[in-house]
Amino acid sequence: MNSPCLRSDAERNRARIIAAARTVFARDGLGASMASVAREAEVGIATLFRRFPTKEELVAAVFADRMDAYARAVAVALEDPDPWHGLVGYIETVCEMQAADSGFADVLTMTFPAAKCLEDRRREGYEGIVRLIDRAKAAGSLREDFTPEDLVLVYMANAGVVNATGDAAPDSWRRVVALLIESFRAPGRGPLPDAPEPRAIYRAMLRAGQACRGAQER
Amino acid sequence: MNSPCLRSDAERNRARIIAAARTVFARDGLGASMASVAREAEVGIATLFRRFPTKEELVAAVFADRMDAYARAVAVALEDPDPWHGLVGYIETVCEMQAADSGFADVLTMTFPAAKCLEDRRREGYEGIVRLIDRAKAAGSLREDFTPEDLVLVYMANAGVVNATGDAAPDSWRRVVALLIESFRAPGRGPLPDAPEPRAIYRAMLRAGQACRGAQER
DNA sequence: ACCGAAGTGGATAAGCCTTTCCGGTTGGTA
DNA sequence: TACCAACCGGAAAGGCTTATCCACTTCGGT
Repeated sequence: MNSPCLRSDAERNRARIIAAARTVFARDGLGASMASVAREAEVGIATLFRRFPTKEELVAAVFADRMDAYARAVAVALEDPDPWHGLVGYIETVCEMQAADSGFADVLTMTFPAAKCLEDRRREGYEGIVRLIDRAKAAGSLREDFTPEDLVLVYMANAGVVNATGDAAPDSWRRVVALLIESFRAPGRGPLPDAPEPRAIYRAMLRAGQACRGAQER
Repeated sequence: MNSPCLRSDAERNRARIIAAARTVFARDGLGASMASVAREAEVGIATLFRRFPTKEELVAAVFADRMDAYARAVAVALEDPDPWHGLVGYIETVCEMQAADSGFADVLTMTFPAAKCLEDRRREGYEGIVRLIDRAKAAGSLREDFTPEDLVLVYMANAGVVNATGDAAPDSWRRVVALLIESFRAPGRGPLPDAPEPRAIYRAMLRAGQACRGAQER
């Protein structure tokens, strides 16, 4: 993955940049400017762009491991002997990741055009979710009308809460997520409005990403 | 409210601007540029800024009646003989307003620095909410640990869903809101994480507004 | 019909943003 | 030590944004 033949100073700067970007994106979200990342890394702006020719590539490099963790979280949840406990833990884990890292929340809900590799991880996570949900339904813990798209909606809702409350009320998301989880438990108390179609949700996220590209980039 | 002595053409342009801004802000949120509003109104950019010296003033003028409707919705809900039915209707009304108008969602969750008069309406709404909640609790329909801040969190969550799904899955919000409402019903199924303090939520929203003034939004 | 105040719109300022260019500096090999 | 490709950082290009300036036009009272 890493370029094999970087000069030692270049390799050091590359690491500084990644670390700085991790800090800045976590704090300010993907809306943070490249200049602010360079400043945090104590590196010239050109150095940053030589190593990562576009902001998108920097984002991909920074969030590769976060998206790995995201994909792994499903596997962990699937190993839980209690399907309901596994599902709840999974939701809380992902939402906590969103709360702890604004940039990750942006990547997950595609507020920013995501690179291919991150995209793959997200789909991987989605496929795990499907199994997680089936398992919980089979155990009778999860309401029958629950769909994988509902989980995506939870991420979007949580992103809204995390964004709006910031670090002035940093644990607010836990309450909203807890309320939502309560409502997922079988049996449902009544019929729900239709779930969005998977295609529609995916298209919506794509569109948001593109719109953002148009607005922020060039 | 309106300036009393505007020349007829100026008055006409003012109306065109307001109408255009309503359309554009509803579609694109408050992140839409002043230039795009001027274009939609078929008016020069200078004309727009002469009538509304800052974007904030335009927003205030455009959303005055939406915020009136928002404040009125509480009154309507309080007149409902069934407290629970009134509360649910209120939540659905406000969330539908968010879904129908991105700009309104931004104003409500203060993604944008709000003008004084809109601010007043929002506080007015908040005070009504408090009574609405007390009434529903007294009737035994609403869980005892529910707080007014929970309703604010609902708006934030809903804004996240509406923002992310856009018009590719325009009814997704109904499902999330329905799930949340289910979880509000008394008795709660278990203890919840602490609600955020009113002050904290308010400060969080203010901070978000200031940050947005500095940055861009959407 | 005239005339001044009021109104108009395009050019422009000033400030962000991402990305590129270029002259000076340095790592590491011979 | 001496060399040069690789690397560096700041300046600048070109794109957005909000907001202002100024030469020209139009309304509306006389």
